[in-house]
Amino acid sequence: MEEQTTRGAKPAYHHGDLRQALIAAAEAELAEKGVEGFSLRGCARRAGVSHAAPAHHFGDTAGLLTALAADGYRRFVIAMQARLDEIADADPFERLVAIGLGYIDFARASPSLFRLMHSSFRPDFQSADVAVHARDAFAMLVGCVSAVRGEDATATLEGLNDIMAAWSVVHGMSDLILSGRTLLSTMQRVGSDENLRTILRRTLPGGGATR
Amino acid sequence: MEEQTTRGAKPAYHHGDLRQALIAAAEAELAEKGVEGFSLRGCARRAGVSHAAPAHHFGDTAGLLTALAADGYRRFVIAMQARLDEIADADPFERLVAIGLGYIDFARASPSLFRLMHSSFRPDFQSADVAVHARDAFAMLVGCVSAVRGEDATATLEGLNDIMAAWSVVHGMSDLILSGRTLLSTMQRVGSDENLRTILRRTLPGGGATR
DNA sequence: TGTACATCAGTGAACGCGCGTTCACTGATGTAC
DNA sequence: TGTACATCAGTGAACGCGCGTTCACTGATGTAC
Repeated sequence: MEEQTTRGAKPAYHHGDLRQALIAAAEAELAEKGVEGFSLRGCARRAGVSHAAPAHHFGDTAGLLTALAADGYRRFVIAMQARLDEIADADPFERLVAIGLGYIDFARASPSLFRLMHSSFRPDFQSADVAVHARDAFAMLVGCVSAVRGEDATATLEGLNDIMAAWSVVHGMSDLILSGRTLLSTMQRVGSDENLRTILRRTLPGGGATR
Repeated sequence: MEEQTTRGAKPAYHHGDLRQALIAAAEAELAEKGVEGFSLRGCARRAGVSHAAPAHHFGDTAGLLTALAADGYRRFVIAMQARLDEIADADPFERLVAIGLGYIDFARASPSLFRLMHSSFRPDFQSADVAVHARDAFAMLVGCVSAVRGEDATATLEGLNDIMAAWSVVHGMSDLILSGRTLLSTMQRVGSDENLRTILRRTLPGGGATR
């Protein structure tokens, strides 16, 4: 309220940066209401603007959700990269384990965003913004599996199967943790970071008794 | 239209069996609109009754979705059992593979129901109807993993980890197949029934190079 | 077997609500001269 | 530097719609006597 003439980078024209503010609002809205209860008016309310304002930037609900999903994929890649940066270790298999942990990190940190990205059909996944980051994420997986195998994993059926297996394990783990139904309540210790690493080491292709 | 006085088992009172008809309508509604667009009025329309009729049987939307989820879990167990019955083989590991394939069968046959059961918070999962069948499903998993290990899998951390690993692989595979995003489009052969079996044999705990 | 009554499944009109969308507008920012 | 104009982000009233819920009702089924 004090600083009307901010000396900051942002030019502070009409709103400041409504586009970004609306994406943040949409994430909060999604977290609170779920995809089921998500509404454009709710996002506008949250961002403190009139309900007709979002249309200016995103057209409609699908447009806003698409922008949000794109941002999600961007951060998804960052989460996996963060786990990679953490290990000096260049062992290919450990790198595969690392991105798996990053995948789970992201799901835990942004559950509703994760669900939007993987289980909704409202965002437009063909949009360039989404596709570019989604491709990056997929490329990390393929790269790590390829390194473990010592060949381009997409070139052979066995390689593709390793990709599918690795992705399934990590994705399934994330999704089960988020839904938190039957099991996890009675076995919290299973969900600890260190134990998840143990499971991944035993289960991801190229690990376990195979090594 | 012909047979007014059916000689069938069902007494055909006011509607016949509206409760069951509404559950079937709800499944169709869910398949077409998704959880996001699901409405009680839509179900009533589909079942050919007035929009206030469902309240009589289910109270509200959550009630109907709960009944639907309960029916889903019942059929989920049946799908896994069907794969078990298919193999004369009593090899514990092959039985674990079999219920995994049944799990995927169900997801593929009833995608929106699968999503309702695993990724929604609208049904009441504490309800006895749901809980009893969900417990059955979980018991099948625990039973198969225990048989592979030759001990009660819930008794040790390693056993719990095997449960988590097995569940994650199969669940992740199902969910990835349903969302059908990036990968599967370019590698359909990966999704064939026979190939999924190959992946499971390599990935489930107690299989692959471990054996 | 027959009559009287209670129960309860399903109807249809009415309500208030939040939604997305449209549209004429306001007023600040950016640009041309 | 100063004036005139175009652009465009955001406003707020208005609309029609489908939703869930309520409520007095109808009429068939089931039960008591």
